[in-house]
Amino acid sequence: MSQRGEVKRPITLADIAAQAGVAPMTVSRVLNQSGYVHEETRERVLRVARALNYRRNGLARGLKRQRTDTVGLVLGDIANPFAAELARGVRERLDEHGYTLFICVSEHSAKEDLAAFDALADHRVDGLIVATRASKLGNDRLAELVGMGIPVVLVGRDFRHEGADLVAADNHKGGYEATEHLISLGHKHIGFIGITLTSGIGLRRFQGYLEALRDHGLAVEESLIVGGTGGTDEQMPGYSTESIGFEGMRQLLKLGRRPTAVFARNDFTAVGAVSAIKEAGLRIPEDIAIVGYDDVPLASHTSPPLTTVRQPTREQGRIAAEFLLRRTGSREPVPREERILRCELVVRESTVAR
Amino acid sequence: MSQRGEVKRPITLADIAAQAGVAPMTVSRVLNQSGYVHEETRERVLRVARALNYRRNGLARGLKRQRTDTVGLVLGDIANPFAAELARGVRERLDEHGYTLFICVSEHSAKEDLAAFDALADHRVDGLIVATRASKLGNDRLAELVGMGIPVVLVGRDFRHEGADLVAADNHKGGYEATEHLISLGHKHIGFIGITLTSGIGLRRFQGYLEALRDHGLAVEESLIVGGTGGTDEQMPGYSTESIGFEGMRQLLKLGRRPTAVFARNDFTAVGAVSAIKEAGLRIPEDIAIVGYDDVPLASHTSPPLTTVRQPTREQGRIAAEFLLRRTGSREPVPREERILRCELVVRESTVAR
DNA sequence: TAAGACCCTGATAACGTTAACAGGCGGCTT
DNA sequence: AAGCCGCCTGTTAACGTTATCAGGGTCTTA
Repeated sequence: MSQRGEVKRPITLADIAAQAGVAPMTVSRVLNQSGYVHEETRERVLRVARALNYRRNGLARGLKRQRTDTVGLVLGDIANPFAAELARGVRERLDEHGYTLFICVSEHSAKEDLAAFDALADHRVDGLIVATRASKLGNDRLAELVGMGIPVVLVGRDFRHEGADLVAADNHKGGYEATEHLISLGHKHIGFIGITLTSGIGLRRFQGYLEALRDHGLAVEESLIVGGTGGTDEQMPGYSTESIGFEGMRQLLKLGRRPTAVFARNDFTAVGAVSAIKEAGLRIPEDIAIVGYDDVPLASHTSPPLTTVRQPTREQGRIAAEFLLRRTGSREPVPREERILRCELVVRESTVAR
Repeated sequence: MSQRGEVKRPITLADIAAQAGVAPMTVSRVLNQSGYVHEETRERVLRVARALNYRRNGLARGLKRQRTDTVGLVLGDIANPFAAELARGVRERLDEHGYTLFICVSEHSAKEDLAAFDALADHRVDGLIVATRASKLGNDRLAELVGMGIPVVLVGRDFRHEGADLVAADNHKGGYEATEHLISLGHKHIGFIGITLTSGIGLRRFQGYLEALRDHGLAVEESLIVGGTGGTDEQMPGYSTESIGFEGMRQLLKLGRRPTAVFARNDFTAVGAVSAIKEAGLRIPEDIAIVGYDDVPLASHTSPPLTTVRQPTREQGRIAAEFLLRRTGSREPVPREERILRCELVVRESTVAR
């Protein structure tokens, strides 16, 4: 009855061709601006295409052309400024070259990582930028994809592969400098909040912390090291957050001899720690000094403003994109590149009273 | 010479078929677990497939099947917790139904919005969830896509279309309640920070503010309304940030009669305002009370903890996904649905001293 | 013994696009 | 006059997959 609705078949090149009185190939030429087409024909085709509301089929196109002008970006988490800035940097470069960016989120789960890799690979993205936490499963699958000839760039990932480029910030050095900064202010009991054993990045910062202590002849006190550990390969813990900082700091404050300074694994953790310190009625930096990491926008608006370590995030995205373009651009195998960027200590009032 | 590298042709069903001594169709049946296949054959095929490291071609598959099991999510911005939670909610539901989510970011630019819509539509996603700020260009293009039969769900978008479902939070009411809360505390001079004319969401919150003032017989003082205005259709301003809150509050503090309370358009803006208030040596909430919006994780860790309005973000994502599944699931036209979710005032110490 | 149901496999023809080739026309050069 | 080049268009055959139909075998049931 009301079943008037014949199934709306999408418009194809052939439909346009028929209506414009040309061959499909001519329509293709018009739409892709390739090869010669008489001006008059061109206009007629365009008119028909617009009238029919034509939308090209990227699947068929990609299948035939063996490329999709598409790049996949896999993020572990979307909520943090790092991810956003990274994506921005990537897009900035890719746009210039006509690539579209598809982002997949894995929520810091190795299984979801695989799913994202697979989905993007299946849909034949021309390249893959991966900025999730490393895991055995993930690394293996990535190696497979690299083996299949898919260009892969790793960002801040604790995994090296001979066929994939790598961009990262020097988290080790950053952690070292943050800690050294506290030492230079005279601190001798320096805590660390946010230790995780599964996160490459957090681990590096922690190692920088350890090395700085060692280099300056300070003892490592295990009780001063707290934070969300644990997490299996299957289910990794999320990005270190305010609550981890808050709980971690509370734990440190309970100690007989509490630290006079704390290095938090990232700014959110630091903010949580600040909150706990205030709750205890202590002053920053007089009673306890604190350093964060990442220099998120928020960091300069806490009270007191947060001393932190800035990493060139957008730049990492740009470079990742460039590494990728290098690979998509050539049929020859491309030699592997690796770039480790410097971090920069930003001193604010959470360590040095104004 | 060293030109040994014959181009690595990707493995296809036909390759597997040849090596396993069956027809491609049989391989397809094995890999998709559809139809009958003898157990022995199945195992042989699977063995060969694994040995050759087969990866199916989603383009060809999608082309033939006329669906990709893929959904596109367009976000204006990736950095804020709203986007993250929304995406989480969407994924939560889509995963259950075997859909993959591809996210595109438009950086709050109408032009990029179009690019994202087009890219996703071209790649034949089975549906589209759009959570960017509304714009003339964007709305028109969306209408086009809806017309072509692509399922579209709008989230928190100030645009209605008869063919697209809508999910949103009741920002008007939220703004109203936030303001009413301040009024009930006795405030008579209430400022608003973060006014924008291009953002539907911000505008609604603002309207709620205005209405609450009016309903309680308070005058609207234009000098108390500040924040990042401007932005054309082409280039919209970004998410309201700490700096807008900071600058806005500074402006308010300069007034002869400064407000005793402030409603900030979102939590980040509120945090910036808090920072400015402290800089001026004033106390919160004694000198100036402040309400934010969104209840980001940070909000409970500022000092003082922030009174704010919580919106059920993940829930919006879930519902959006469900609306979409309703459409992808049926060939018949589906009646439009719209769901406006309640917001909830969360009172903390930035308005009421402990 | 026929009919039917179930199991297993293969051939064929699309899905919508474009690379590659082919051909025709007109004008310019030698 | 022959040859060539630039312009314009069309035909054909893929790209890799799966829906559909078709066929053959075995087993059960009436």
